[in-house]
Amino acid sequence: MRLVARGRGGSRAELARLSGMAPSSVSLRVEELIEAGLLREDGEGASRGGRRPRRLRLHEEAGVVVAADVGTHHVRMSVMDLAGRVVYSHELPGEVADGPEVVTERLRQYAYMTLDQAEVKHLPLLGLGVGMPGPVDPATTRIVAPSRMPGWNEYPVGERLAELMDVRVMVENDANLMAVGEHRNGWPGCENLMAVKVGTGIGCGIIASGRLHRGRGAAGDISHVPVIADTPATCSCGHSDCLEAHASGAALCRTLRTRGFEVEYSRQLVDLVNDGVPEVTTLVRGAGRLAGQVLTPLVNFFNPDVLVLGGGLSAAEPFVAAVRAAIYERCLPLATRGLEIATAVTGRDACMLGAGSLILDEVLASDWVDETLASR
Amino acid sequence: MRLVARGRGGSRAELARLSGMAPSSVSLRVEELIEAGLLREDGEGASRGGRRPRRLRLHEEAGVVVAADVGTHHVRMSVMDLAGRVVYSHELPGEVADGPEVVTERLRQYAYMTLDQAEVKHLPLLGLGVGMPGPVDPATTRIVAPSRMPGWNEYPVGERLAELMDVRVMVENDANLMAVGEHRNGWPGCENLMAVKVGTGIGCGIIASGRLHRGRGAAGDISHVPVIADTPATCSCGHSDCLEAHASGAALCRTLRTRGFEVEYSRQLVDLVNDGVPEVTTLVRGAGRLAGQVLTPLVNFFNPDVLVLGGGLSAAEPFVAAVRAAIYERCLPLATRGLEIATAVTGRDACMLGAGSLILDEVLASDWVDETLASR
DNA sequence: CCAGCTTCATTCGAAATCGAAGATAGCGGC
DNA sequence: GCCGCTATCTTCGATTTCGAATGAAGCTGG
Repeated sequence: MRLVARGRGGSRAELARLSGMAPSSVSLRVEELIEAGLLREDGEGASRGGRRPRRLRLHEEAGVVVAADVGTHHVRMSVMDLAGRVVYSHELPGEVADGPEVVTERLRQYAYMTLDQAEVKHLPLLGLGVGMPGPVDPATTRIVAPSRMPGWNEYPVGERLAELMDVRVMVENDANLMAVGEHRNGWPGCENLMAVKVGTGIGCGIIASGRLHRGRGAAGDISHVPVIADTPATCSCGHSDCLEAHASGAALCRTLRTRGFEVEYSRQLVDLVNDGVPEVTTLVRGAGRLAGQVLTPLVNFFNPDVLVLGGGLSAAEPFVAAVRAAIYERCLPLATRGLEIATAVTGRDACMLGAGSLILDEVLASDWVDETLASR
Repeated sequence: MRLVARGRGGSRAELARLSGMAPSSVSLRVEELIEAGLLREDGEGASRGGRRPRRLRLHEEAGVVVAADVGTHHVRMSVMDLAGRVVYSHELPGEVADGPEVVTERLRQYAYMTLDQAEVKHLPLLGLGVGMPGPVDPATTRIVAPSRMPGWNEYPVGERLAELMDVRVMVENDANLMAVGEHRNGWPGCENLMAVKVGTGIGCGIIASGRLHRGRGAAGDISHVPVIADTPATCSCGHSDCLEAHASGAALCRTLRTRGFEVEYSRQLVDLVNDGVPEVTTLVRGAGRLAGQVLTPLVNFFNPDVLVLGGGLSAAEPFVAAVRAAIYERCLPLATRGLEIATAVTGRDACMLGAGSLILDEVLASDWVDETLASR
């Protein structure tokens, strides 16, 4: 099931190769799963010189999951089928600063609303995946020590939502989800990937050996690395000259407001850059240079196949160019040889798609599969 | 076999738990392996409230491997049994700068000499694991772009040794091996570990999710990260103010020689520190501070359970103290919470033990096991 | 000292898995 | 259009693995 879900096992023969099981055993299992309504055949694939494979896919009527990306000022939400295909998706308003009680209740309402609009009320809801703009302890699904989320510390988002909606819930940091989303949807076969999200805040998700690297739960924090900047700035963490205090969307907006611009959101920054306002472009390019300065040692150290740039600021071409330049200038040839530096293939959907992928993994590894098999 | 070799499966019941197989199946397999002379029973373990487990271990007469740690100025070599226990070990002279032809031939002679002295000539030699002080392409077992190993670029060490000695050969970078050695021998159960080796050069090995992280082959390079230092220094890589140009044993020795000290090796540096020579102590402490400065963002990013300090300079207490101080001062609480910073548990043997572990993994995963089983 | 509990290891019939051979099906060259 | 090649999928007997029950051995506490 997992292999088919990840799009890696498209036929019985391929499943046999990937799983290491005998073709005969795979056929038997697949037969069972088809009878239980979990898998279905989906026409024939291209021949590789012999008989054409009979493509397999997860049955889209078997159930759905809801994936949500909670941003600082909005919520992006979608319904996905078991294969991770987006059935319906939209963006809704909502400030994360409204606090945990309000936001969890809002998520519940949004979820049912989204299911309604997706016209899948007759299918079982198997799980909910949520991305949050702050550190999440994967063990407890609690938010820990968030910098831009007052009132959220130690709040058990996952448990609350599971109670409210009576479904399996997965909660994860948004940068981590972006990494997962890009890895699954944009870079098949890539083993090691870094995804840097520069929006209101700055975060980084890490895929090591094809799996999300969480470390002790806080991995990927790059926002409080000291940078060499022209002007001093104090960060919310108490230290001075953190990357986040200089190069985040929030920091840039703050700077521009002192100069008389009316900017509130990162998106407005990008608009100003696209309008060709020189002062803003210079500022954004500077932010990119600082981000590159921080990323250089990390790229040398981690030596990824792909570096994905996402989040609001990645839509500004000067920002991306400055990051690229900084990395190619100072990284070792051995580290940049074959390194891809790209903006998010799935754009603003990356986090949401990642949330869907992870909750689908959980659902497909859960008892639900066995129970469904047994009940038919 | 692998589980027993790693010391994780000490009894049939434990193997069943760890492997997920049924106890009965495990018993059958173990019986076979014992009959083939690969495993043996080793008395009884401590009771956990019920019947005492019958301890299992790899049969020490089944074969041996040779593990070598090629340093800049010496070679450390040992004979290990299948369980990774060191049967015999010693340090021999030899400059890596003598070039690849000389060194490979020397390694061959040393290996046979070591086997002789270990008195295991009657046991089959199953593999040779070699650590080199430079980057190794794991796919081809070639040295790539080494900085302190003139003449070694693209030299196929592994292939040459395999030809010369007609055994399976594994070649890996020394810092990577240190990480493996410490992980297997000092930190059981630890998932994520960084091992920093500061000797003549500077390197870092990474264990992610319990496995050696190689990235695209060059992961763990921290030596060419720019640092903020008092005096300028140009590195062999062409950039200025690399960590290696300021804090490596070679760099410190160079500085001290300009000040009239007669120092050639890192070991002499440590002697001077232990003798309480203030000028040297200050220099070494400064090197530690710079290393800490570079490691701080990496610890935030990777968020390991353990940071191991090894290599010659780690024997100097002021160096270690300075690294610790720098990391605790500037790292996020979330990253240092529960972080262990320790000097190598296995000391100067770490790389050699890691080389043994990796070649043993290869041997135990190879056809040799099946062939031995079939032939009895 | 013995009953009750726990853990470790083996036995043996039931069930799952394998693997070799065969059936199915398309490609490509002559 | 036919034959050989390749690849996919299925069939079916042989083998492996499972799992529940059983035996083995030791701890605990009255």
